[in-house]
Amino acid sequence: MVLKARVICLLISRSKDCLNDCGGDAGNPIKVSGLKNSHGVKVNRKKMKVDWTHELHKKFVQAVEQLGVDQAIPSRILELMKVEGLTRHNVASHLQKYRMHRRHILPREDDRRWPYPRNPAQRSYYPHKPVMAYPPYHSNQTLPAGQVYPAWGSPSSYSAGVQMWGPHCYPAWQPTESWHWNPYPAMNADAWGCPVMPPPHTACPSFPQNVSGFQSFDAMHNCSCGMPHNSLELQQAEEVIDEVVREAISKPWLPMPLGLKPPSTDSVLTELSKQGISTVPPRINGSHPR
DNA sequence: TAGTGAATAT
DNA sequence: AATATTCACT
Repeated sequence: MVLKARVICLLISRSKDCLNDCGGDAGNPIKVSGLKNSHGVKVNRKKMKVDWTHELHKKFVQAVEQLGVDQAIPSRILELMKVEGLTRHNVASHLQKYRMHRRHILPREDDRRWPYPRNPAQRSYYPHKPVMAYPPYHSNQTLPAGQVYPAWGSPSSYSAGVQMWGPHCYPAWQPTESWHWNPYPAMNADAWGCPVMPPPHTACPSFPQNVSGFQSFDAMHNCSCGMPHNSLELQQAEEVIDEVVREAISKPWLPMPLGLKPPSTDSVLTELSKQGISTVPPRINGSHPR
């Protein structure tokens, strides 16, 4: 089967993409094509130009996530990636683009924080800056121990095997409602700005949030994600949603989760009146528990 | 002096 | 547009 696919690939094209996709060992999709080593890094020329393939980028993101953005500097990323031929400069360049992309995703939050203070002591002023976006208040408020908010995703960062980011991926007009929330961020390790964590036991995340298409390249091609496949998954999905809703209700002084805007006073009053509640107690200003 | 992030060049 | 190179800075 694999052999057949490889033969077809060779017949159709000698292009890099095909070689990459049809490779020998299943674990490493990046194949040697003449000048490149097994990671897609050219090794035989003086001027090396790194081809940041899907796999290579995934390694990069994993390294960044492992280090944490705060500690993710080129030399450390390079160490963790363990890719022959890759230089610190290559990583730095890629890291630059990576950060720019993240700033594009998180303009408000990141505008306040970037660039990093160069002094390491100052850097620690921004501890644990998340790799991926969280609702704004999550980044600077302490969460209860063990509480994990789902990460924000976005429409597929990879399309048909082609890296897609920047304005094509996140058009300015795109409403936040169309962004999708992924409780299993690991599945998007190959996407810009997405955190990488060990995947859950299920091979494929199957939460309702994925229905609208926020799936990684891998997810799109390797499994048929969509609606929960069974009642257990459905229950898990509901639990996650319930938890976020509970949090929003129990702490009304916090901004709405998931980037949602609070309902207008009028709509709230309308809804209350529908439910037979016609009188609303006056607001006690500034007296919420913290 | 080495390493960094950002700016600039290719 | 993606990546390399340069530069100012710590």
